[in-house]
Amino acid sequence: MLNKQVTIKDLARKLRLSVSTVSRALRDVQDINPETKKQVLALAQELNYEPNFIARSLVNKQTKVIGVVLPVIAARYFANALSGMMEAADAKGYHIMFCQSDESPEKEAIRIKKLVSIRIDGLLVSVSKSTSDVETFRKVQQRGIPVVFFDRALEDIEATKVTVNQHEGAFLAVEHLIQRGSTKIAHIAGPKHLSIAIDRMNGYIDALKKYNLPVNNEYILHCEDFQFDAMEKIHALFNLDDKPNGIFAVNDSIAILCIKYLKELGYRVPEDVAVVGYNNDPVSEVVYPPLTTVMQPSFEVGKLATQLLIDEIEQKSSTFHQKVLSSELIVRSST
Amino acid sequence: MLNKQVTIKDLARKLRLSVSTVSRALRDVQDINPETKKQVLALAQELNYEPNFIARSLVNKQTKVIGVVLPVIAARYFANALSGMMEAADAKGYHIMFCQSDESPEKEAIRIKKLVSIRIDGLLVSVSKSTSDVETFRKVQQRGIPVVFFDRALEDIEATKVTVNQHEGAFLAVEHLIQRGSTKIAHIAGPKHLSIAIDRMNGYIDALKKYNLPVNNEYILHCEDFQFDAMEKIHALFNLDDKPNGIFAVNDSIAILCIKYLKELGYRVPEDVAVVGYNNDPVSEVVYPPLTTVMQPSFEVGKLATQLLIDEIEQKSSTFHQKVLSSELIVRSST
DNA sequence: CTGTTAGCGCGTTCAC
DNA sequence: GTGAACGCGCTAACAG
Repeated sequence: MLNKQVTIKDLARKLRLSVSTVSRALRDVQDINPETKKQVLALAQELNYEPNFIARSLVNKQTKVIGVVLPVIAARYFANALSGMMEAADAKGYHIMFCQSDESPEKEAIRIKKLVSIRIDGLLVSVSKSTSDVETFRKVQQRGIPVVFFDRALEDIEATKVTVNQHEGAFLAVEHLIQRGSTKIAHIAGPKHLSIAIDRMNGYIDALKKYNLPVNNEYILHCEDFQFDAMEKIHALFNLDDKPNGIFAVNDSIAILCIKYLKELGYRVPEDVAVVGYNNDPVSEVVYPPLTTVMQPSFEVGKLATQLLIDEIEQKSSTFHQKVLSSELIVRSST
Repeated sequence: MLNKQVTIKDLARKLRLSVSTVSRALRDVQDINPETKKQVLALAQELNYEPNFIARSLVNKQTKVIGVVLPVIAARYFANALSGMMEAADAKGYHIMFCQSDESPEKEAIRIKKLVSIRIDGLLVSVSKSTSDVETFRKVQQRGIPVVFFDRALEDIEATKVTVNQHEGAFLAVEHLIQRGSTKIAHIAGPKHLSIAIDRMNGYIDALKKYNLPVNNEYILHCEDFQFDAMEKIHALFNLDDKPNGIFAVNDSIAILCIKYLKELGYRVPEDVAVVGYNNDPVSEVVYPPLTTVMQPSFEVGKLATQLLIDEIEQKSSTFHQKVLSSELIVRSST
């Protein structure tokens, strides 16, 4: 027994008004008798009238939905970014519809096509690790749909981009190690082709330089895979004659692996070797010792990206912004 | 320079056909000349025609979007469930629009209203911890919108529910402790008002009973809060004269706290005390020793719930299902 | 097999 | 200030 939706037509009939008058009363337009407006609003309330978004979309040619494509929702970072997006979207009467690319450029393109076909008003995207082709996104723009990149952006395309300053976060981490007394600081780095990994490495190098510490290539070890080859790199590091007394790892999992290994070798953390990670994973709090790490403003990234997107949607301004947000160092007992 | 969308009207004009013929050609209806169908399809392809979902929704009175409300997306469990939902929805041509309740019944109700107002075809919901009022959901049903509960369901409402067998998971965990030799097994339990916590406790009790082990009330400690009062419970436990040699914790974080404390006291895990957690958090893999835990089939829960929902949407069948999925014990070095 | 007509719910002219 | 008429893009009913 589904009680069907009441429409403006119903309101009009009961009030002996025309639908257009009711339509006007329901919105913020002038040219309407305040008295009749009050009546309409009252009846709408009473009958529990709800405007039909679908019909409205059809005539206004805007759906009030923003499409989001990100690599994987199970990553804490993206989940938080999405929360920021929902907050910002909600504040302006927009809805979010999101999809995962699973780090596959093909899936990414497919998902975007689907979103476009349901007439999203704008697109937020964090590209997959191996996305390089810009065409998909250009096509979306050519349709008049604004695109904003967040976190991971493409170089060769003009668009608003909201990212996080990886260099700065790494710099802070290493500076902290130096200031607390570490003199020989190693870096377990990420893949050489990943820009965020490179940025973090450069932050590490620049911090060393600033404090006149030597940059020792033996102290920089790249993991091609974040998980499985990290351990051998760590082993290699502690086979060196001149062992480090500080480690900056490209992420928390690797930092934790380091700590585990250091303990096995009988080193004390942080007394003998201090360790800093990156990401502020939930894990970093519960390990022993709790990990000093760098927290990225993922929620804010999502929120800001969405606000900028909505600006573009609504004023059709084609000025693109480049926003780079700062990270925060979370100091815990591992340093 | 936005190239505006091509419509069936455009196709009709170019082909000198009527819009309805084109409309029919584009869909899977009979009563259409295969020849003209081919022509239409060819032109549609060439002009890159895409059906307008909005217009279609307006006349069909169905949007092909499923609303999802869950407590918090940053929890791994729910992120996985959502992935399962997207897979199932995608397979049937539906889209997912999701919201978070942040464990607040008020927000929950608001989000649901919003979703209903944009005319979702069905609703998937995992209620907040303190939701008890059934009215919100009844109203949705009365509108003719099917509701399916997943993971956390309400008792006092008739609807399809897809949940996980907490009792069984706990039973497996405790049985495993017993079989590996633990004779005095304690349980750090969750809040007494939370049904999943109660279920897990009962699983614990029933496993003890099955193996003729005494159920000792001193060995059952309830944490009202999952985080902050866990530590004192653990302390209390090891102030007992008769200390346990096995611990079943209601979740992984608490299990990890246990391990940390046991180590401080000089106990060896698992030799002196074996520990099992619950959830298979990413954390559980990286701690030392890696934690034995119970993995819930969250992805499958989401997928199945969605499939059942779509069935209800499409055949308007009002037979409600109750599905209870099994969990899996992941054995690692903490036992 | 195809075209005509009508209408989904709403917003937007234009007269009045 | 208000109403009638039209259209958004598409589907459904009925003729033919």
